[in-house]
Amino acid sequence: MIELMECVEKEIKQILLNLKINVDDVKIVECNRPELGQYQYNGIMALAGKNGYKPQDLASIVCKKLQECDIIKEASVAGVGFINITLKISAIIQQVERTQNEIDKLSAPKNHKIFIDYGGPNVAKTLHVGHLRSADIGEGLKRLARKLGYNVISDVHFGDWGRQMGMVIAGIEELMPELQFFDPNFEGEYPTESPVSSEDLEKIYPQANIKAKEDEQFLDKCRKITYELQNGRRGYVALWKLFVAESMRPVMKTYDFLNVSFDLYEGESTCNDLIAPMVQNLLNNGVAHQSQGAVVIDVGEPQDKVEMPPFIVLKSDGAAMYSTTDMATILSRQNRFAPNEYWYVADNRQSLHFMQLFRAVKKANFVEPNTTMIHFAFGTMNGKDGKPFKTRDGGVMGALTLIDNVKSAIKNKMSDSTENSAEICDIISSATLKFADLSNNRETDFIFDVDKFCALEGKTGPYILYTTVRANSVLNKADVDDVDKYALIDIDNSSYIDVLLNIIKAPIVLQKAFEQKALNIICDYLFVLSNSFNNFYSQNKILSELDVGKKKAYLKLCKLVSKINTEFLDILAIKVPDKM
RNA sequence: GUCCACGUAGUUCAGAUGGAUAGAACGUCACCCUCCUAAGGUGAAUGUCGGAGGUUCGAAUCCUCUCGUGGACACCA
Repeated sequence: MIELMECVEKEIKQILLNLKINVDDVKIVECNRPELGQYQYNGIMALAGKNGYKPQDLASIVCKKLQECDIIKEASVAGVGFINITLKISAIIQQVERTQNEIDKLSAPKNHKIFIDYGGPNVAKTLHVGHLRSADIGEGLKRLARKLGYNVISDVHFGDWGRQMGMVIAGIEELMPELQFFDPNFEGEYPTESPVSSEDLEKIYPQANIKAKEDEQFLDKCRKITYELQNGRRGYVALWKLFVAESMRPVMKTYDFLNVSFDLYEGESTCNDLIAPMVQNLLNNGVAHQSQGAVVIDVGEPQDKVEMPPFIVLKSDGAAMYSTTDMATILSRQNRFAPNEYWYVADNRQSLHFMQLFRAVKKANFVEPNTTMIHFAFGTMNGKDGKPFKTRDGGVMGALTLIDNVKSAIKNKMSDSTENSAEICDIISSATLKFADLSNNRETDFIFDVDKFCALEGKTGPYILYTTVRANSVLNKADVDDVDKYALIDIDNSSYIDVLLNIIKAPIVLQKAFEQKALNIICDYLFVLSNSFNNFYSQNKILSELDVGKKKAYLKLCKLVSKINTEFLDILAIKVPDKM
């Protein structure tokens, strides 16, 4: 991947082969003891015994040979046979100059289509902190895949169908039974304004939900309304359209703040027309069958350790549920896009559902057998008690509340005199939240700590932005327009070399992040690179440097760091402000 | 009950394919702005990697057992 490292690896391999030692894969890694070298090779210990050498002896033979290589400044043996390698500065500089080329090579267009489904906001429910994860991770994965040349299509997949819609309609009817939407005999034009606001909806739905749990009759009514809505009852459809649109307004505002956008803004309802024929087909060709009044597909496989419950295509009351719409949605996507891969970003409690869904659509031949289907599960955000995060008054914390918390923390820190301060405050707030969310990207649950999400110092979004803005500020003050042509030169300056060594890692980071679908790898890298730059910055004067060659090299360094930071932040959907 | 995931400084988290003295950040303490953005830099202290065995030159990482936490287990999403 990185030509410079490959050169060293080839060199080591050749030396070993000359000693009649067979080895398939030589890998050098960053040295974990920087005072001893920049890179290390750990393979000697395993090879020595098999080939009749003492590890230290073999290591020193290899080192002696490596010493002759023209890109290596020093190679030495340490401990039981570790080889530590320090490269010549000139070789590092050459590699920095190849780096953009290597990134371009990685980004070459690939004839490979990926469909990604993330966000998943629900109508009539306010976005909570968990929705931020799906949005941030999904958006990041989408951009990462695009950066690497994949053709990616994204869909927000609104939760706008299913029983909750029946509940909302029933809830509205409780409050305003006189509305024309509920009159089955009404034949005129329905109003075009939603009778309820998004704030109303956020109250109506939970109330209806509670009532349905206590009142069997009301629950039946919700079921009936859901069924009638799905079968096109005029008044319900008209009302549903209005409150769905109303409900989406605050959601879109939040996505806008997070710099998240989609190619398709479809919902569970989009595929409604496909459901009836789909179910009929599944029954006709024997993929699905009736069971306890419902239509199901058996998705168990012989290797399952436990019996897998059947996949429900249609509930016993005939209504569609999320599994129905998910399946029909794939049919629709397949007809229009036929992607090579399907990605779903949803929390890990839905793992079983997706496993069933993937098996069901393959069994039904909706997708090719070799279509990759992945559920990117993420952990839930828990409170300090290890249980799903609640606010002090017991509710789930809304995304907007969290956003407001961050904004006010930033505002306090900013000087009032800054121009466009509101806009800059938004950019920094968004970066703060997103970086905090993405830097612990493991699929495990994690403790949600408001203070940590609002932190402005240390390994945070503002730190990376600050570094970038700082480098840009130096470049602006230097007031030159051909920095790209400036040459890096051989300067014996450890903070300068550290930055260069970090720059050449960029392509490897992209590749590794994509392979593992792990955005925290990008966050880590941004922090390490920024940290090395800040160290360099504090130890060297750039603008007042008298040696012209050095000054140009330092300016070039600023430019490179700024460029990588900006590009990698863009993968995370984080913008860089002009100043802060 | 069955299956899955996880357990790493006071706290929140990194540690893919086994490597040297287990890393950051926050918090604590001590330094650094007449000078390019101090939202910054440097240094110090802090750990039986949940526990017990095993595999090997070498284990936070692989295997077995055990304790603890969270989640899922057909008509909610």
